Amino acid sequence: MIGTTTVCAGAGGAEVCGGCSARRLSVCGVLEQEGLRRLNAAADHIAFRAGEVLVREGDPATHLFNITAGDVRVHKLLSDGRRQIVGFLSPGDFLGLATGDRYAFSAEALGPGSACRFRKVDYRKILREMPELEHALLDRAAHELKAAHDQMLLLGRKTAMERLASFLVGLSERARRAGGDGRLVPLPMTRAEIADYLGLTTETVSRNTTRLKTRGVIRLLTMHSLSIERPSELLQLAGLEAEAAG
Amino acid sequence: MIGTTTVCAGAGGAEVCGGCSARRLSVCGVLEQEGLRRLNAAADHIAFRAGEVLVREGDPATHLFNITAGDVRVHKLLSDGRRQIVGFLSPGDFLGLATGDRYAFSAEALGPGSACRFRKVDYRKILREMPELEHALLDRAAHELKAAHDQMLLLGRKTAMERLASFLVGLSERARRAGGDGRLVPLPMTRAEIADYLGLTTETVSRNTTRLKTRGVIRLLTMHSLSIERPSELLQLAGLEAEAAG
DNA sequence: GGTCGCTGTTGATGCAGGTCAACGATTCGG
DNA sequence: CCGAATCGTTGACCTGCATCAACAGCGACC
Repeated sequence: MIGTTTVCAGAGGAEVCGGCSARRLSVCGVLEQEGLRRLNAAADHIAFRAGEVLVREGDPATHLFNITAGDVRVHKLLSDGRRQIVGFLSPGDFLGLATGDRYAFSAEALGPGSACRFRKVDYRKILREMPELEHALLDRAAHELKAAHDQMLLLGRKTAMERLASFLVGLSERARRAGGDGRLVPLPMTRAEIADYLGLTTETVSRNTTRLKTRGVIRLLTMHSLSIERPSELLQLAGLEAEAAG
Repeated sequence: MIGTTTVCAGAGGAEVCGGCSARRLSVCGVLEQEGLRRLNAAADHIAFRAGEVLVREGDPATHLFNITAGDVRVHKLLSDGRRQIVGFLSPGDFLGLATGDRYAFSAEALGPGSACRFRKVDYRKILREMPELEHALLDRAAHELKAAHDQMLLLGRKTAMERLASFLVGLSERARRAGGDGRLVPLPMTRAEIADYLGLTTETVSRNTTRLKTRGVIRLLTMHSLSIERPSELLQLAGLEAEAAG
């Protein structure tokens, strides 16, 4: 089902989790020794390469994932090919919360990475035995739902520039959570992916990026990383802050 | 905090839940006698009138609600007044899942109705004691998240006609779940509210409604209810079904 | 039952962002 | 290091929906 995905061979036992850099960002971060050990016993540790498909929209929903390294794109398609990206996942994020019998979305790796993969039936059983994990997952779901509402506001009511600025603010916050200073922002996705996340076209994303660059709000370092030069102005453009001078 | 909300005076004890028509649609539907009794002990049974505010965006998030009668609008605002409605709630729906320290949305009654209101701290405690309730809530959150993803696809990538058709399909499904046949669809909200839910203007909603009417896909019964005359054509217009003849 | 205010409809016009097209920059395999 | 393929940028033009405007229908409340 997962195609070329490799299951890591070695490494059984709790020391895998002990050395996991994503743990402090993950739902499993709430577990103690014994809980971690049991969760880990149910996990396949998989590695994936750029472009690899983790989940395909419409397939039976058999697995859940906890991303431990790399970035993942989650998207939905219309029959004529129009695409909406509903989220970008990074280490610590959980994939499969919004899942019924079949996946309602596809998930594809932006670059190389890794994840803990669980069979859904196993995970269900574990949840029943570990209420603190279920509690953490509900917290996570609440955050995702809030983020989804924010994204609805963005897609339904914001202008192209407001969308792009909001997106960059979000990336910056994520970078800070991952340990950065929030000024240096990695852009692991392409312009087309940004466009499909913001409900725009690549051309519109490109034009507005150029405008931000020209105004000195951001500076492009490489094609896949930028620096935020005027954070307050960016916040204002995102429609997230009361009026301020420009 | 809730202003004019009235707390129902009489009726303590489990028979309140026993007679609750929303129970089979609610998270509390998973509870047995004893659980219901304890949940009910923590609930204020409130009644609300048309236009009444249940939750105000930005206020401290002190309460959670289970809607037992009537319809509720959930929305977010930008500082200049642009509004995005992120959902319409009906009996059985839970209000407050996506809540941190402060409400990130406002909730307002479309018409008269009622709800069970819980103090958040109480509800948290109850959840810890009743894992089956937490489990039901997680299920609910997963469904809401899936619905949110569908709405993102709608707002980001669908045309005005596709949005309206999708909306009507959704209302029809909800009507069926509530016990109707799915052809007769109540429209408890105004055109402006539909527009703010679909990321459109009232004019565009009106024009496309007229088009559906003219094509014989729907028939307006009153201003606030309609009948779906050609369900398959509506599904097709919503972009939810492969091509079919029109 | 009249009239006032609000909701909804329809028409005319404008514009933000989409589409189409060309070209420059980056990446990657060999 | 080279060349092909992909990705990103920029420009010209177009269109779907927003905006602006006028009016019609409906309901609420004297």
